[in-house]
Amino acid sequence: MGSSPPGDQGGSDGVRRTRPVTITDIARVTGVVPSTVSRALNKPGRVSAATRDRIQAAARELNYVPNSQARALISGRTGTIAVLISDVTNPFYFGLIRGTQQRLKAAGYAQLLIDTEDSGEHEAEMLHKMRRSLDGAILAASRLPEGALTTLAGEIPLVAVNRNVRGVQSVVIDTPTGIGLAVEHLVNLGHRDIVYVAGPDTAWSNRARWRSMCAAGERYGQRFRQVGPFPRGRRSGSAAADAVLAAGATACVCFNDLFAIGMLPRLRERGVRVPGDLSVVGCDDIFGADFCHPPLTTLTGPIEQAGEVAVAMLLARLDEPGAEPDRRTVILPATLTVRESTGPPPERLANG
Amino acid sequence: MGSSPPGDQGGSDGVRRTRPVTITDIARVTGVVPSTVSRALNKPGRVSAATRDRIQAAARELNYVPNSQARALISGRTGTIAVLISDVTNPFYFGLIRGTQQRLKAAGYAQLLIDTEDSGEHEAEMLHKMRRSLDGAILAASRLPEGALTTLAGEIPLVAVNRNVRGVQSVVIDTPTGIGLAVEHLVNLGHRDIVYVAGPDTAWSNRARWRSMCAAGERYGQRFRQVGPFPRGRRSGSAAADAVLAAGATACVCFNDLFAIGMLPRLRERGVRVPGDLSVVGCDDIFGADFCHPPLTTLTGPIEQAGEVAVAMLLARLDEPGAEPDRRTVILPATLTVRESTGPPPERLANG
DNA sequence: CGATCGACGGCAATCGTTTGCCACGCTTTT
DNA sequence: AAAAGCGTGGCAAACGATTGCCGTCGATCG
Repeated sequence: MGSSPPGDQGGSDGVRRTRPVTITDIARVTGVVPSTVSRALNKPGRVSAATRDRIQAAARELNYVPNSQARALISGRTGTIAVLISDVTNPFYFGLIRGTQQRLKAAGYAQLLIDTEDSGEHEAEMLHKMRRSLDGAILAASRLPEGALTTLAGEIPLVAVNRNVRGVQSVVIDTPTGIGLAVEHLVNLGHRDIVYVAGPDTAWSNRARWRSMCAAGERYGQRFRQVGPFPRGRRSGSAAADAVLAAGATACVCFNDLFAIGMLPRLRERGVRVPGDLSVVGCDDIFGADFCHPPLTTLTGPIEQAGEVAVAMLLARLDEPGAEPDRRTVILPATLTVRESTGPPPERLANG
Repeated sequence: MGSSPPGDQGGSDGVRRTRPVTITDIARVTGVVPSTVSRALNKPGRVSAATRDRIQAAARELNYVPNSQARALISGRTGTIAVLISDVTNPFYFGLIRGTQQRLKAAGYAQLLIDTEDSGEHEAEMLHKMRRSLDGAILAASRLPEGALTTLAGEIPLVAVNRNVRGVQSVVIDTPTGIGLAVEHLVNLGHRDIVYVAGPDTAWSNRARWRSMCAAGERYGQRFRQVGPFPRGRRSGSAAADAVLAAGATACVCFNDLFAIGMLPRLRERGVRVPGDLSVVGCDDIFGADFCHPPLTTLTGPIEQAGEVAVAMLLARLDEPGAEPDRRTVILPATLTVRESTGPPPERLANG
């Protein structure tokens, strides 16, 4: 173990909770006053080398851990950052959480993970209630209306991910441009009739992706249609598949990989070959997109990096409260990863 | 929004942080003393109906949110439960987190997610440092030695998941028995030469699964071999696949689905058909096990329920601190889910 | 040799909330 | 009519750490 064999003075029984060591205990042992202990531990230059060493030794000896509640009461800083996601079970957040976790831990912060269950009200309520216990929050996929978001940003330092709103710092992965790439890819393959499989219309990224798809359509002189919106989650895949087939398209671009992956079994069930009869493009390149059947052509973004950047932005603001929050939005590029779910449309196959 | 339009007194500028409302503010407004406010809000029977209503109205009016730090300082209870997992990017934890999250939120607790990065030292250190900020912790896949775990359980209420250790409450999914089922399934298909693909030997469940596999072997008069151990993560799949092929087995049981899924592309690359040439069994039935190619035969456990039960056990203990911690271990059954990665061994195919 | 300064450590207030105790006034009991 | 009881609200002490201020001491400077 080495680092910290905890709890020496517990004694006989493991169950009885031992009263934690406070600076007062250390003060008593070393014969100084609590404030001196505080200084010896936090601003070592403020006390003489001798007492400092004596106190630090005692602190180590007694296995002292500062009470962050008490500290927070004065300083107002809790050392906790919340990360709000709309659904823990969406693998999209894996990378993000990993990125935030890593950076937060490195900076000595704790990460409070909150599942908002896709509800804006829930989100606002949680954030408002916990604002005293938080130094800041990272909003991944916020469902909040702009106004509420701006207001909240006045209460507590905020960084939004994949959501662009005036007055709130944010980092977005440029999937809209990526969508353009995907459409180009499909058009080059010969597709003309492409539909967008829409996600919940509360999702900012859904609207952004659809807009981008329309724009891409105009570039190629096409008016793309949309099916849905469908509720989040893989289960929507069946309905989405049926809708796409009903629309008679030769290709579809999905709001996210979860939809795309969910469509595949239903398509197989109905005897539709992918990509032979229908090309499918996903979005986000989540865990599973590379090993589903067929592996998914999708938009890959540096999601872990997005988490890291979001934390970095937030912490930078916390560390110098004087500086005005730079309202700059960091945009990270998304690339098209072509796998095996896209190919020429059936007509061209018949012709060729 | 309805529920809580926050921050009224902020005024002109959204950036300036508004000083939060305290009970003292409410006291001043309503003409009582802070302690009365506290009572009006927490033990409504203790004050007269008139003042209670007046105070509660004022609290609502001012949008009061209690400072949990200050409250924790006295009561010692922080309303936060930590959930420790060894790797956020392992989909195995999805269900667990979802289960804990759900139950914790319902009980008004916040969930602090901690990634221990598979390190026991890290785990102990985090837990020890944060013990003052936590009401309890749920250890999913603890890497701690028994002794440290028992000691820690004396410092802070603990519930372990998938780890059975004396003196610590726990809920385990009975994958060992499930392994027996898997072996039976393979033996019935005609397999005799089955290897176990081992995970990190720091993982308690890895050892439990291997023991169970040995026991199953004895029942069928076989001595199964083991390959590995391999480091956690899907990337180990290639090496695992090579090792299994080198061992010349006709079937393998993997420590977890991540290994199994990771093996598949490598096997395909080497021209090994699954299940034609090699049957593969996974464990845990994670996200992706049903849509990889071929879909995985694996052990399915009620992991979300495990999370719920773990929280329930923990909260039950917190609510009645008098009651001795019942050291009972809850065991949840795992079942074998047969998909398409298992079939008869190649010899038998040749004979048939 | 007396004035000035810096180093060091103690004192006490502070953060926001909870809670044991007391006081006051009214009702009920003997 | 005096005593006991109860309902209600105030007072003040906690909880643990931080921090501005002050006093003391020894060293340095003019």
